[in-house]
Amino acid sequence: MDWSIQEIAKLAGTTSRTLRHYDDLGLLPPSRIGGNGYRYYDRAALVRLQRILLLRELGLGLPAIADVLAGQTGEARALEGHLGWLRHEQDRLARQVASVERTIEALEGGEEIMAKDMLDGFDHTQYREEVEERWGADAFAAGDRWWRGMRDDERAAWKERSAALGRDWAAAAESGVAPDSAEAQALAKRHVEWLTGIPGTPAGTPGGDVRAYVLGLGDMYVADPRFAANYGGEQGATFVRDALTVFAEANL
Amino acid sequence: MDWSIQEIAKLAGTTSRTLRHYDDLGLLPPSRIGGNGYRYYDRAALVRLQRILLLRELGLGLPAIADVLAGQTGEARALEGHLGWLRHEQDRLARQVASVERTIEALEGGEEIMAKDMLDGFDHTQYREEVEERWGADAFAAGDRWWRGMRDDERAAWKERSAALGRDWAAAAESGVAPDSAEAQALAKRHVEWLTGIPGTPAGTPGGDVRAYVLGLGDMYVADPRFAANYGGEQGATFVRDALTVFAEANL
DNA sequence: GTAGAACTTGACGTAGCGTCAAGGTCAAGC
DNA sequence: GCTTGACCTTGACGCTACGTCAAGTTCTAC
Repeated sequence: MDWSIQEIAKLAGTTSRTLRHYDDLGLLPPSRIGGNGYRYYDRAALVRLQRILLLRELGLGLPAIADVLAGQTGEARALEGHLGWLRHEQDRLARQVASVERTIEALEGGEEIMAKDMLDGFDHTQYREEVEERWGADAFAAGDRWWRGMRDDERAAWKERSAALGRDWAAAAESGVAPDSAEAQALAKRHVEWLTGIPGTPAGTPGGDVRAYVLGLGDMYVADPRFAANYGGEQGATFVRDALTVFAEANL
Repeated sequence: MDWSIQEIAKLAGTTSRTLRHYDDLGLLPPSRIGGNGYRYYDRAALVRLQRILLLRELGLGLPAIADVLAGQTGEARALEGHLGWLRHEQDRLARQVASVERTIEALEGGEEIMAKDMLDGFDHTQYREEVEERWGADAFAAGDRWWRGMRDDERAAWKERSAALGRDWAAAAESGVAPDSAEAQALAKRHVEWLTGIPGTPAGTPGGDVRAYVLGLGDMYVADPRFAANYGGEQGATFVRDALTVFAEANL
């Protein structure tokens, strides 16, 4: 007593294409092949198919299912391994959801409000995209809360400090000193200390990877004209990057 | 001022292969192509690339990213649409995790305990695989708790009721009446009422899809010899299925 | 005998690149 | 001017689990 490929597909709730696929993989050969080439399946094949479909619904890949059916791997072991992967996926998804949510929030609510704060030279909100691109919407949100939480005079002081740093960098770059000179390295030290004052960045977060952050920043200064403008243009930014690189490799 | 494909790949933290891929897709054409065919990228391209990589990290597909960059779709709108899909994925994963967990539990703990209950003709625990395959480990666990929670006399009564149903079905099948006859339909009604007594099944769960469940059961009776044996073999099972199908379509 | 349903194998498409393969180009050193 | 090695190019296959034609053969029913 056996069934045609369509019949068994309906019985098991799948398609004939799937059955041919499983045959191609050697996962479920037909119990009999007619002289006309037709595939026929018996009850044993149906039971096997149902196990396959069960495991597949649980998310196992076909090779893993093949191992289980071949007795190579215990069903429970295979499922536990799979469970680990599922949990990783859950974590990844949860992080991604949070990230997307924060990004939407920043896009919808934050942008106009922040735009009002954009004054002259330095305004960190100008760089939302860059910050999020490199260190996540988290970092931006933290930095933004910090910025908006300041009093006006505090903000002004911070801006002046930032602008002074930029001016000093530009001057040093123009003076022709080397990026590894004592003067440039002193500026680099000041720069890193300045960064440490910004919450949400690795430099402003205990345990953050300051070294990688600083190295990344250098590249960003060079790559983006809006940053570069703060340091005397592309040449200035290149100088800053080189000096930061030397500093980071020596001290971080 | 521009960069070679390797240089910009390093700056943005990706690979040259990816950049060629984006070029092929028209997502990020190089800003300049040398006479030798080499691709060169400027700062505008770098900024565009960084937006692409940001959106990609958030999980958007490349076509969706292309829409956003082309101004076809607002960034926030695209991300909100994406968020919906992410949440669906989360739900799906959560269900799958729960399902896998229950299956492992049943595999590890339950099996031997249940085996002791297997007596003569009908024992639902005999059908763990089938039950789980079709209605999930949930259903089996609920059914198993119910079964094990009964007193011995209750279990015996249930078995007798089940056996009587099986005998009556077999007799009806052998008598030659039609599946849509009043006699067969009365049996079908009894059968569905009997099913309603089993918690964990759709029939035993308020709001469950009884109709689909009953139709699926019919096929299973025919497909599986262990079930079929309860109803007078394959012919009996076929009769049961046909009668149940008629009943379900008319009354459920 | 013939139409229509069911079956066969073969092959492309899917998402986003990784990874050879085969060959041209460039900068540096001899 | 030649070699070496690094970097560049355009194909094209591979991966997951099939869906979806396409073209041809076989079965079933009238």
